[in-house]
Amino acid sequence: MSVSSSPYTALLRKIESHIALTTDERQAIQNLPVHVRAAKAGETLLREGDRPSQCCLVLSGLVCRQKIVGEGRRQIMSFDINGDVTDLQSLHLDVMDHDVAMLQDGKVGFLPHAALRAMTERHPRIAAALWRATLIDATIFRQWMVNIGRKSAYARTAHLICELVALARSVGLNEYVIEHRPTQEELGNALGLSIVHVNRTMRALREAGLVASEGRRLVVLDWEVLQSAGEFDPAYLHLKTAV
Amino acid sequence: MSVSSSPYTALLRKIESHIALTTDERQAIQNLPVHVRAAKAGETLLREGDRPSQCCLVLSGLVCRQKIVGEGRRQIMSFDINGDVTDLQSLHLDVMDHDVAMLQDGKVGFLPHAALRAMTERHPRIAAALWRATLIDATIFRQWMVNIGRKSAYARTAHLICELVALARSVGLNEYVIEHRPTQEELGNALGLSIVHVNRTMRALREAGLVASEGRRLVVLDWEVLQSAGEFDPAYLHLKTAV
DNA sequence: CGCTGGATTGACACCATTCAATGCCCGTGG
DNA sequence: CCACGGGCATTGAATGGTGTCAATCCAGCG
Repeated sequence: MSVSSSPYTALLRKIESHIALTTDERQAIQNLPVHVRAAKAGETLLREGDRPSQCCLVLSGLVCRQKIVGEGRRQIMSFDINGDVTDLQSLHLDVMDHDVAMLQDGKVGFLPHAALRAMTERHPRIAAALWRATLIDATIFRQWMVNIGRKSAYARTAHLICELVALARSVGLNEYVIEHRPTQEELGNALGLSIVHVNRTMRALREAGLVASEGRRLVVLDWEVLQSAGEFDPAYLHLKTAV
Repeated sequence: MSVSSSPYTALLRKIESHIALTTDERQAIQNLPVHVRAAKAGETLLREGDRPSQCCLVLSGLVCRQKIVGEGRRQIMSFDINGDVTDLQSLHLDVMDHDVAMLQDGKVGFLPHAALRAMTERHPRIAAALWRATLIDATIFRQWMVNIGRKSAYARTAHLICELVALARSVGLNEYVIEHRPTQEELGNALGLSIVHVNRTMRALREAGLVASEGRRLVVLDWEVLQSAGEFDPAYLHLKTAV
């Protein structure tokens, strides 16, 4: 439950969820320079068009990747939590195609591209693990496309809740709970729904006895039924541990 | 225009669109074992849950990645053409999270994972180029999420047409034309729309003078207006050449 | 205590789906 | 040469899921 004080703990756990590391490799990661700072909700860390020279590691709080489109509309493409590197892609793609923004206060660490590149060249297994992490990102994007394109508001909301719970559990939480859920507006911007309809849908989920709301805590009451309502199968997350 | 006879030509062009290759590296790619075969429209090359031991390179025809969801509904997540490796991800993710299917007759080449892995270990620059290719895949998935989640049927159809034209042009076609377009049903399954509404939307695009249809050929009549209708900015494709 | 961000609700409009037919092109077989 | 069938495109009508607009409510907080 407690968030680790060292930025390396989060990063190591993330990478070790992909491969087992040798002592040498662990050391290489812990030798990475990292600049940690606090960031407040609403802050935009990276903007579409930027050419970052470092990668952004989430240490606490809630971060999202999003695109702004037209008149204030936006699409959120991922929620990133403790241990996620939000823009690993910037290591190989110079220009950002989307924003990275803080949704809730937290801490982020910045890892210089130069140091990361040097490490990946000397440690191809770590490079492969990072590559794998970006591939899992892509599987999640694909899943979201399916949800947004082909499922009802009810099903896709249920699916997103399942995903957030599964990911939170995979980094250490034990309960079927989302401790600091996104706002309904943020959920809408992730699900391709209006805020009003997210509200209606959440109410339906509550009335069906699948979830309960306690302020910013969202509690899953019936994990099995919620999964089937969202047609959720965690295989696409490629987690080592069962959900 | 003419499709190359050698499977290596397509693959080399693809990789060389990311990095300049040394003679040594070119040779390594041309030494890859590849098994070419014809595949007919409707054939499913890979299925969700499969554990492939080779990657699939498109040589001709039209291929898609898709997920089946619930009662016969499906979401197409990409259209793949000459030179695309549809499942590069399977090099690092053992289980397929989606299907790969032929939409139009063509040829595909299969590259064994073992040979690819051996090559990437000895040629880290090629590994980086392939990694980059998967990252661009992800940028396209993100863009599709925005389209499906936040744009009108008209705008997202226009956007998809722009993307298909831009990609076809990037691999050698000169005109603003899609030679073998997907069917309207396939477009619908990619856009998150019903076939009927795709039809109405295509009519609207025709009546607005943006495109014209000649059987399976789709001709863009007004590239500028089509782009603005779809809010299309090719930056996310990370093409070296301008559209 | 008033302010602010978020949640909630109702009424209404509309975009897109569904259902159902029809049309068109083209390859195949009699 | 024509009839037939299949796949795809097209169109109309009715339905409905979701968006929009507009209030109101609520809790936390300075």
